[in-house]
Amino acid sequence: MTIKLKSKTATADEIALQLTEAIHTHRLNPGAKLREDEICDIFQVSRTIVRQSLHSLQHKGLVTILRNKGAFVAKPTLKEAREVFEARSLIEPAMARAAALRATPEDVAFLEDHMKAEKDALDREEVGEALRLSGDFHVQIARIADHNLIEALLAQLVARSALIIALYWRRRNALSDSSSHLGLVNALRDRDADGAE
Amino acid sequence: MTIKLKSKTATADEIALQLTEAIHTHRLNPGAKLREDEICDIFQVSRTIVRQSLHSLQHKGLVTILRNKGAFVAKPTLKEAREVFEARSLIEPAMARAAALRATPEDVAFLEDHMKAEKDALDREEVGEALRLSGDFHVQIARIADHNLIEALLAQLVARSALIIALYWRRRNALSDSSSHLGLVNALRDRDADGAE
DNA sequence: TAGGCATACATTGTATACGATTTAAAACTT
DNA sequence: AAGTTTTAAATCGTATACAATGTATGCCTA
Repeated sequence: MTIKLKSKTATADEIALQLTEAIHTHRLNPGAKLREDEICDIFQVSRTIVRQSLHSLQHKGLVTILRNKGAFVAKPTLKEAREVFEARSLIEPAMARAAALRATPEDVAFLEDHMKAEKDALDREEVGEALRLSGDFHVQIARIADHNLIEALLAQLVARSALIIALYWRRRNALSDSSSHLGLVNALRDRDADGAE
Repeated sequence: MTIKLKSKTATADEIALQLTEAIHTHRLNPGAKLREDEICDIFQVSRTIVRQSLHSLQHKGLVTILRNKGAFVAKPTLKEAREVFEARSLIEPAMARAAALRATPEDVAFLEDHMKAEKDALDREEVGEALRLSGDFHVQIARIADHNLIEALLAQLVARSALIIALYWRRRNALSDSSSHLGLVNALRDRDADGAE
């Protein structure tokens, strides 16, 4: 039996992921134009695939497509930014509560590792990575709560939050909530639903 | 100046809308295959457009696409169904509260009309239409709360709920919550945030 | 020289063509 | 006749080609 090599050409999902990463790390800033041909050259695929990934990112709220104009990294308005964080503050406490009722010792250990990685990234001045981990923390809570739908939703909101921070927060103290993460992990260990929430 | 006629060929969004409607009215049942060529013939467009709409519906959770197999009307599992309703029960009370603080007399009148239309549809035995209106009611609450993000999210969840009802609820008493709608409208009129929630 | 028009270029939108995979059917073997 | 392999049809995935739209440049006019 011959070994099937992974196709050398990138898939739409892979491209979307790379673009997402570039947005997270601010290598692509809000409002930046995403020309199709350019992305085609970079990933060596046809425009068909590139368009798929751009549409996918549009659905996720990271990209805005203007008909006959092109795709741009989304530039959330202040109102949209508020809505994102309001939605998160609506959902995350409930997920914390649900997670507290289900968290296994392995889950708690995982979160502790996660927080450590976040702290390390911060110590190494890797702000982008620290920010990513900080956001991912809440997604992991939803995963522990075993709520796939909200997990996916939170992943979207967290991704958008990164965009919003890039736009409106020029200061570095975006990671000031590490202590609240710690408190949450402790509450999860103790199965303290109210405390988690 | 010549009058620009609306192009005769349907757009991807229009097709997605029609398919959504067909799913809502159970003309397309969960698990039904959506062959691309067939939809091309119906709407007289190329596969390019049809694929766009199918991918769009996939993102909204109404369609499942299996690589090299095709697109199918989504068939939510029991767990997914629970998650949809849990998410709604998490979001809708908060929206009701927010709406209560902002509802104008016009909004209240609009909702009363909306409820009347729902009741009329029910009287005429148009179960599908009544169901659609009943779901749309909650979307309208989010609109009144002036929360675009959650409005879009609820629209998705409501659409999926219709699918779930088609799958798991064979009985007709799905519309039993009309009295709770009435109570909510009254609370909105009185600016009673706690009551609305 | 500023403004407006016309032309040429760049970019996106849609349709078609080709290749890959799956599905169904037919022929073969035991 | 049941099961298996072979062959053909149907369907999907991707690339390419063409059309429509938007953008920029240069020219003309006032």
